[in-house]
Order: sequence, then C-alpha cells, then structure tokens
Amino acid sequence: MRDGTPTREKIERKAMELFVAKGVAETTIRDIAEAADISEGALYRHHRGRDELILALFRQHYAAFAERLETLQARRHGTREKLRAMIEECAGIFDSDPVLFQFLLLVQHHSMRRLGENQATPVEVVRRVLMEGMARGEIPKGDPDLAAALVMGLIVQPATFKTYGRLPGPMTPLAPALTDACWRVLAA
Amino acid sequence: MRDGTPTREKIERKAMELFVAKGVAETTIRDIAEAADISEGALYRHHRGRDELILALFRQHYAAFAERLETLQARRHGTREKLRAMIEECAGIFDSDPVLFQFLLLVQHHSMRRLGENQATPVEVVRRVLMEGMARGEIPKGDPDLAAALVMGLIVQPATFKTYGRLPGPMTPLAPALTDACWRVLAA
Amino acid sequence: MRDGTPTREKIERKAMELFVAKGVAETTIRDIAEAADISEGALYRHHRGRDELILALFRQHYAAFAERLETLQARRHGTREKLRAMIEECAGIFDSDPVLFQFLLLVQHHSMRRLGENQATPVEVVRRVLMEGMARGEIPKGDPDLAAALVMGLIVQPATFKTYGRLPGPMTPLAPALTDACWRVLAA
Amino acid sequence: MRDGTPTREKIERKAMELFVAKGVAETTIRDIAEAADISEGALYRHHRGRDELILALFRQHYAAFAERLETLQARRHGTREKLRAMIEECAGIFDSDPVLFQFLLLVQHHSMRRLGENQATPVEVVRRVLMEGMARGEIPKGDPDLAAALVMGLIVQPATFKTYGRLPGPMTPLAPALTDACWRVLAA
DNA sequence: GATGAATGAGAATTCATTCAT
DNA sequence: GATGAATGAATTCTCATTCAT
Repeated sequence: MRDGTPTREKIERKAMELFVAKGVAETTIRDIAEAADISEGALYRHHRGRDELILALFRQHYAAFAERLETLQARRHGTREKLRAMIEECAGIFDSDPVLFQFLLLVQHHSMRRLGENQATPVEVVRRVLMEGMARGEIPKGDPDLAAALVMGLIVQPATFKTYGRLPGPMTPLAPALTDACWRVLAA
Repeated sequence: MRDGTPTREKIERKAMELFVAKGVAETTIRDIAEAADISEGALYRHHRGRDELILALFRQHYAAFAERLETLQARRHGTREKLRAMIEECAGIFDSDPVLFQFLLLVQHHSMRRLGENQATPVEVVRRVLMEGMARGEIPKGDPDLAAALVMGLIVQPATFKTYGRLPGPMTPLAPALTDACWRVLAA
Repeated sequence: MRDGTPTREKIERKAMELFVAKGVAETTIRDIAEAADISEGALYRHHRGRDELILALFRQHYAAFAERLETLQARRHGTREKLRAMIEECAGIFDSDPVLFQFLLLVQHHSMRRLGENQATPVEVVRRVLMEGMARGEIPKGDPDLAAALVMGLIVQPATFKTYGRLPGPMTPLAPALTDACWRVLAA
Repeated sequence: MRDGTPTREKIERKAMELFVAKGVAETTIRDIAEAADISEGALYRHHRGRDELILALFRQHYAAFAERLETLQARRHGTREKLRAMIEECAGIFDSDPVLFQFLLLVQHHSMRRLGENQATPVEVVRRVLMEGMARGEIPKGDPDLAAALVMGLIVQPATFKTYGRLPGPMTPLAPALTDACWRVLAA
C-alpha cells in the first residue's frame, strides 16, 4: 500500500514556503496542492482543512524550536553563555532554513492567538533564562517580561531587516554582536 | 451642503480598526461598510477598491508618522536626545491610538513590499539620526542599518508584547528605559 | 434600487419544486440558482446557506399550513365538522398546490428534527381538536396522540399514493370518504 | 477458511443503521466503512458501488418483508384475520428491528422510484388481501387502492409517531387497536 | 449620492471511486 | 483480499466589484 508520509511532508514543506513567500492568507489550497504536486482533495487526507494545516505547522515547528533552545541553554552555564548559544542557534536556523525562521517569527500573529496556554514557546525559554539569571544575580533584577521583549527585539528585528533586504548577508556573523547588544541592555 | 470627508474618514478609521482586530486579509469590504454604517457600493465612491484603500491608509499614516518623527528629531540636539524624543512619541502614539500604532508596526508586512522607493518611513528617520550621530562621533561608527534594526527592535518588540498582553499597562512609562537600552546598545 | 423580494420568492418557489421533484439532498444550490435564473452567489443574499433555505422554507409553510387549519377548525362547531373542514382543506391544497403539499408531508423528515418546541404544526392542531372532542364527549376518550396518528395516516397515505400515481385523480372528491373513515376510526 | 459473508452482512447492517440514523444521502461510503470496521476500498469488493448497495439493501429487505406478509396472510382465513396477522407482524418487526422497519417504511421514497414493476411489495400484498376480501364479500366493494392506502396509513403513521417519540412504548400492544381501526374503516 | 441586489471568479471542502502496494 | 492514498468532479460558500433604481 502507498505510504502517505512523504506526501504529508511535502505538503507541509511546500505550504510553509508558500506561506512565507506569499503570506498565509494569500496562499490557497490549490497553490499548496500544485506546489506539492498532488490534487487538492488529497490534501484533506493529511489535514482536516486549511486552518488545521496552518496551526499544525505552526505548533509543531514552534514547539520544536522552543525545545531546541531549551536543550541548548540547559547545556550551558551562565546567563550570557546561554544567551549566546540561543542567539547563535537562531542565526544558524535563519541561515540554513530561512523559510522556517520566517514562518515562525514573521507569519505568526494570527496563529499565536490560538496557541493555548501550555504550548512551549521560544519566548518562554528566553524569559526563564533571564529570570534565572536575575535570581542568580548575573543580571540586575527587573521585569523579566520586559527583558525578554528587549532580547527578542534585538534578534527578531535584524532578522526582519535581513528578510526584507535592508541588511545583507547571512545572520551567523552577526550573532556575537547581537549577544553583546543583549548583554549591554540587560547589564544595566 | 454635506461634505464627503467625514464619511471617508469614518471608512478609513473603521477599516484600520478592523485590519488590526481581524487582520487585513480577513477583513472584507462588507465588514468595513457595515462598521462605517454605509452601503458596500458607497465605499467605491471614496476609494477605487479594496487594495487602494489599504495602500492609501498605510501610505498616508506611515508617511505622517515618519514626518512627526522627523519634525521631533530636527528640533532636538544630540543623538540621545533625538532618540529619546522619538521613542517618547512612539510610546505616546501607542497609548493614545493603539490601533494606529499596531496598524503601522504590526500589520504592515504585506503593504511594505509595495511602498515604493521614495516613501518616507520611520525606519529611514531613525537610520539617518543614527548615521548623523556616528558622523558627529556621538556614537561609535558601525553599520547604520544594523543600528537602526536594533533600535527598532527595542521599540517594536515591547509594543508587541503589550499588544498581546504579555506586558501590562501603558507604554509611555517605559520610554526612558527603552531610551536607556538603545543608548547602551549603540554606545558600544 | 432593485427590489430583491421577487427574486427571493422565485428562489423559494423553485427550490420547493426541485426539492419535491428530485429530493432535498439531491437538489444543489446550482440547480436552484439555475431554475430561478440567478447566479449562485445571489442566492446567498437571500438565505444564509442551503440548510437555512430548507429550514426557512419548511418552517414558514409548515406554520402557515398549521395556521390555516387552526383558523378553519376554530370557525366550525363539532369535532366531525372541524375534521371535515381540515380534510377538505388538505385535499384542496393537494390539488391546487401539490408541490407545497408534498414538500410539507413527504420531504419533511430531516427538517422535522430541527423544528423546535414551540413551532405550530398541523399535527398539533389535529391533536387538539381531537382532545377537545374527547373532552366534550363527542368521541370516546382515548390516547389523543394515537388518535391524531390515525387521522394523519388516513390523510397522508392516500396523498402519498396519489403522488406516486397509485391512486389517480384529484384529492378533493376523496375528502368526504376520508372524513367518514376518520370518524369511524375515532367513534370506537 | 474465512467466509466473506459476515463482512458483507456487517456492511449492510451498518449501512442500514446509518441510513436510518442520518439519512441515505447524508451517509458516506466512509461512514459505512468505518462503522463496518473495514477500509473504504474493501467495500467495493462486496458491492459495485454506493447506489448498488442502497438498492440491493432495499430490494432484498423489501421483498423479504413482502414475502413474510404473504406467507402469513396465506396461512390465515378471513380478511380480518389476515389483516390482524399482518399488522401484528409489522408491529413485531417495528419492536424487534426498528432500524429495518424505518428503513423500509420511512427512508424509502427515493428508492421506490427505481424498484421496477415486478418487485413484490408489502403494499401489493395488502392490496390483494383487500381485493380478495371484497370479492368474497367480507368487506364492501370499493377502490382496492384506496382501501390499501387507508390501511397502510393506519399502520405507518403510528409507527412514524413512535419513531419521532410522539407515541411512547413498543408497537405490539397497539396491534389489536390498529386492526380494529382498519376493520372499522373498511367495513363501511 | 446612495443603496444593496446581482454577478462571476474563485476558494475550501466533500466524496465516490480507482489503484499502487 | 485488504488498505488507505490519490484523484477529479462536484458542491457549498465567499467576496470584490458592478449596476439598476
């Protein structure tokens, strides 16, 4: 019997590419089916519908991304070192799989509202690292949510600039500078 | 004699509210007409079509916003002071007209690609301020685009957090802290 | 401005004809639009969707039918006379608007489940007339629901036979015989 | 060695249940396959297709039902006794296999049109019994089709009421009353 | 000037049936 | 013999835009 797994993967990969390239709302089922080289109807064997596909895609990668960051930070010691590792990872993903990165960080708004409470998120990981850093006295005490917002801003916005061509080249070489920037902001 | 302007303004205001609340793609002409309390057909007396409405809305406010920042910064002396004034202005808009702020900074991506080269943008203003600061030696020389990205990130991301309820309260009280953060990041 | 009422009426009349001729499930929106000589989309200005159209059609005529029976029976005195009038009315409708009659009595099953408690129904009218007849001692006391079922069966089944061609000719000439039959069944 | 028959029977039984519960048009191949715990494809090993399944189901049970009635009536003497036996049988089926009864008498309309001329039907049996009763002078002469319609109505409508919960309890206790009612109607 | 009915071009979805494994 | 993935043709529904009144 035919195995549907490769098809499912192709659908999801192509869907993500289209979402990033054209926008989620602008991408139709037909677009996806065409890109994945299957019929429109076939898509429904793998996902209940358009919305479910988007959400599944988002949840799945968002959670995986959060987990990668979590694993990385857990292996390091010291807030600065943890931050450095996470930023490097972000930059690495941006360079090796820009579609994924953009999908997670730029396409997100609509999906975020449906994520549910106990979904692991990259923001949560960052926030926790910073809170623990504050607890250990490595960075001055303050609002951990604000701190997380600042760190996220220092990562996401350069990525956005790169996406729109305002900043050239890969992101990885920028990682040390971003880590420095974060540190300066935090080490008030 | 009635003036068509109030209707036009009502359309645009309601459209913006809907774009922010539901998303641009998810907002229909019918939604807008209903919210503005006019018929669908009447909308076409004020705007050529849906796309034109969106673009007009965006261009108009984006340019006005850029101009406000430009005026503000021109009146100040010193990069830090200019930055402070611009951040305070952003925070003020966020607090007094959150719909506008969100429309400009969060709903934007799709429109941005069609903005055309010579459209004045807030990012341009920030970038120029930073470049001049570098030229005058007030901040260390570096990539002005990267510097602009970092500053924008430190403003936009906290705003995003506030929008999604991750950070409570108004934005204005945060302005000094954000200015500080920017300064630390820039004053490498 | 164009008045949509004639269109709405045309849609509903043609829909009913098709429902009776082909069956509800077998009738598509396209069928209806074609028969009513409008575009498919236009249908949605008049009804929220297919299901709502069916239900509206059913409720509206079912209630009107119940009301006609109610008015008729209220004007008469004596259970037998009331029954006679109602049966004559049914036969009259069957002959003058067979589509309506068939729609109400044959197409109904699915809709009946969604009718809601306080919907007036022909069955209720018949049941009440019989119950009052029992109270007044005009017919022997018994289960009014069973009595209503028997009366309905004596009307509906001949109508069904006529519909399928098993019984020829119009229904009105049959009315006296049906009234007699009802009376015999009830006057146990 | 496994026999394919149980599977076929399971398919047909589940299909009938679904047809009665949801309606014929609303029941999909997938529904049936799921209920019968087989794959969609496997269904086509037992039936040429959906329509064929429905028709087979109907023909088979309709004919069997007619035959049961025929056998029963043939064993009895006197029209009234024959009627009594048939009504008791109907009530018995209604109580022991309500799904079958409903399928045959309530879900039928669409299938009936395709039944073909020489298909044995319960209505035919009833009609013949009544015609013979008229010939033998046991009941007054009249239109045998009308008589059959009246008898059918007195059976089917109470069953319908029971199905929709308007009449409570099993049907068998009602059989004598229904036989009486038929007799009164016929013995004009 | 305004209205909202109507159009027409998709969009998502469903589903009987076929077919590779 | 069985499976369930894939197809393709409908089907329902949406919506920007036009147009008669």
